[in-house]
Amino acid sequence: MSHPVSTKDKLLTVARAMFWTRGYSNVSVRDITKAAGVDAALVSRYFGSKFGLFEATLSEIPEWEALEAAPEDLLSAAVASFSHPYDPDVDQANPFTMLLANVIDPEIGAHVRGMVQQKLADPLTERLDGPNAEDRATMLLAALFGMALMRKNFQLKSLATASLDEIEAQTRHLAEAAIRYDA
Amino acid sequence: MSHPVSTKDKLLTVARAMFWTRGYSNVSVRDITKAAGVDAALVSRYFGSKFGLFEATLSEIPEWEALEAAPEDLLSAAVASFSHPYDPDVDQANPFTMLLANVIDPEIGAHVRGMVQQKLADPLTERLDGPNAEDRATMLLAALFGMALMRKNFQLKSLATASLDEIEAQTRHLAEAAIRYDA
DNA sequence: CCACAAAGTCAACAGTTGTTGACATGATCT
DNA sequence: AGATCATGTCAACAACTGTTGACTTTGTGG
Repeated sequence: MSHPVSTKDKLLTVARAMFWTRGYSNVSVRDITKAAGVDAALVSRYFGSKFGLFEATLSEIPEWEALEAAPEDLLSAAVASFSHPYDPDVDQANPFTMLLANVIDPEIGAHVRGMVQQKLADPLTERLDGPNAEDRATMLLAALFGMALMRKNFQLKSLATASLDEIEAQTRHLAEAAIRYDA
Repeated sequence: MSHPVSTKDKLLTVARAMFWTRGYSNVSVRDITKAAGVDAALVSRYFGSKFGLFEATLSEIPEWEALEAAPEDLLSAAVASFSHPYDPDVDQANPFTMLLANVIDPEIGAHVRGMVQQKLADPLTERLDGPNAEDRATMLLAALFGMALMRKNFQLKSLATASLDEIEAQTRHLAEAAIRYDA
């Protein structure tokens, strides 16, 4: 490593990986600090609270820009997030898994729901334009999240062994059908 | 009420409603027993443990039969489960929400994953038959769960206000595209 | 009525949770 | 050197977790 990584960065990195895959309330402060090799009290010092640490992992998400772009880029970003089947040793953290893992959380579910609407559905509706833009945006997201869910969360056999090309073809097929929808 | 409901049944009813919507580890034994107006110790007595109580809520799911039926029935069952937008006062418990709320749970995620494969994907693959049956079954499930996710979990605007007919039309559109897939 | 078992109550347990405040250490600046 | 301040350590807190065992109450059969 070029520079000695600061404790704050260590916490952020580990917290992001754990919160985004296991879900906020399934990860304890001590889980994070133990994995980061750091004292548990430092979470409160640097981020105010456990919730503050979680918010910090959300403050800068470079992937959002890709997701706010044209539908075609959103598709690529989505498929890229499927690249690995679930493997606890690999960092699976990406916006899709983060949203899926935290919607039902009692403490931050509402927070996450707002992000989906504002960061994904609303921009996408504007891009799609035309009739039924909002409905088609929703259906497109349903297709992308649906495929992500089948592969990463439910870990269905057919997607576990499929190549990235096959997954992309299937996802694209579903996504295009969504966009094509005409009430 | 015709018959005085037994304590065991009270626990089962409340546990099903809470576990299936909030997720297993987001619900405590005391949450359930307080809502059921029952002592917390009775969970251990009647079901052995918290996990035993959860398993009991899974032991008899009449909805499975509908889900194992032909794709057309699966679609109906899926759409029926979207009938209400999220409302904490209404019992939202159904197999779709149960699976979505519990996949990422550290204690029972694996259990739930197996159910999706065996109770949904495998039977559906057999029904669909033909080429790419397994892929098409997965894509169909992605479409159904995706729409459920958008409405019940993410609570997107366009689905919150949509009529049941509109939701069904959109879901059907996506589902038919999934079945039509040809590698 | 009496004995026995089922049903329910209550307090307590050991473990984990997030968070705090007192303390020690180390570097920086005057 | 001495003061200052960021950084890290440690023990402890109150609240909550699932679960247990001892107890009382209720109901049933002989």
